[in-house]
Amino acid sequence: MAAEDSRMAPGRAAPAAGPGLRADARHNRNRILEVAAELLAERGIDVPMAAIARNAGVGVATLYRRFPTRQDLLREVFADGFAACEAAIDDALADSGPDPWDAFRTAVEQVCAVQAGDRGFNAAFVAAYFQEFGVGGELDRVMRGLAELTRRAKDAGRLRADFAPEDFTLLVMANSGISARSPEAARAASRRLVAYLLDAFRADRTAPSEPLPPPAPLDLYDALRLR
Amino acid sequence: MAAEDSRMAPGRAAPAAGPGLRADARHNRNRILEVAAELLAERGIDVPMAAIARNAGVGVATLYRRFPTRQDLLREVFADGFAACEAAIDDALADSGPDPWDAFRTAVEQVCAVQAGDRGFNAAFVAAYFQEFGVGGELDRVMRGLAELTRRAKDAGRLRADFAPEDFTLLVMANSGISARSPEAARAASRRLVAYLLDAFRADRTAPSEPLPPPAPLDLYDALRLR
DNA sequence: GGATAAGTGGAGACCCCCGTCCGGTTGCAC
DNA sequence: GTGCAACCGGACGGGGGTCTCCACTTATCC
Repeated sequence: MAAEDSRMAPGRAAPAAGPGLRADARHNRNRILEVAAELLAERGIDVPMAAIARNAGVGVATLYRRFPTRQDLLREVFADGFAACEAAIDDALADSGPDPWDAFRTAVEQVCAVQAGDRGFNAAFVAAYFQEFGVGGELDRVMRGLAELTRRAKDAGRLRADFAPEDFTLLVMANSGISARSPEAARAASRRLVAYLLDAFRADRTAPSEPLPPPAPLDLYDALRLR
Repeated sequence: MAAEDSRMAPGRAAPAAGPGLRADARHNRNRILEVAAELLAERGIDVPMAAIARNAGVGVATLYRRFPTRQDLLREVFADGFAACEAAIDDALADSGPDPWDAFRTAVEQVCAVQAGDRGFNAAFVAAYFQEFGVGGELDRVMRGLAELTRRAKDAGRLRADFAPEDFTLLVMANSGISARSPEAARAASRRLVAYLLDAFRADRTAPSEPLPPPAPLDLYDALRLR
């Protein structure tokens, strides 16, 4: 169920690419992608195909005609997120500022922000990590980029020496655990978590650290009426 | 679906408590709990009732006779985990050593270790946080204990001043994101994550920090063949 | 404006899961 | 050993998910 994902030849099972469609069909396709992105971001990766179809104002059959399998739809919807991550990495790699730590920090912050803002993409991102999603390539580039940024930051003595490549995995997974009722709360919580971790990753612990982003109410602490 | 969970009177829907059962029934009940704990820990909270029954060598009906609803089974299976968390907190609260930071750190480490070692309990723990699980009481005590430990550590100037109560939520959720193919890998990864975060929570950043637990191979980094 | 291929949506086949029903089985007291 | 209440497990109803089939509609080309 995860092996033969590499048949990319547009021969037969091609998901009916963008143009070449009739005007109404193209409109429906766009609407589906739009609605799917929204629902997946808010409700997570388990939102049913029927719900997407209903919200897009089309029948299930139309949905499946454009995207033969659920996986195809997800891949297309989440492509933007993966692209955003790649862009963040590329920017950081191109950053030729005096301090490699800045590039490292910014890249980590941006990737984690993309991940935290979208429940569905979050799941896809982690699944891709575990090779359970047909996107390997993009993630590979992201990870290689992070590895290079790591090297630079370490060489400059700004990243602690015992930082391991596996720690990116740790970061991604920890960040994936953040979710809240509202995407805004999740994003805020993720920002604070990432700030804490970046603070722990720094080599020069004596230097004052930047102020933390404020804690987001996680919709639950109040409920626990603890304070 | 979450309101009337307080009917605890053993009048009618009582889940047929321990003794008083026929010998074979009691044996089956224990076997079910044993198998359920194991499967839930390894495969996560979504393991089907039928799988538990099959592995326990009983029919589904027997399972449902002992535990009228899935929730009842989960509650009983995870009771141990919640108890372990409470015990860790109580120990830490009773610790009258010279440095409140030790108690704080140990409590956090132990609770996170319990959480990380069991995929099912992990989910239950987070769900309990969100009040989506009928166990509120235990968690409440845990959180109140952590709040007290926080106060002591802050008063002693060992915990950074901008540490917020919400940061426990952050910690729990971040830790919940850690999962790997094997429970051992997950536990190791969690240890390292918690060490990083505790390092970030400390007030005195100039003091040398303890060495990090070694990174666990997360069964995926190799696959990404990055190094 | 009419022919036609492309497009459409609802019904339903198939599968998996939770929880129940009921006829057969078995531990246990006597 | 025997009787019976307790116990057992497979079959089944209900619900929800993915994906397919097919009779009907509509954009588009001339």
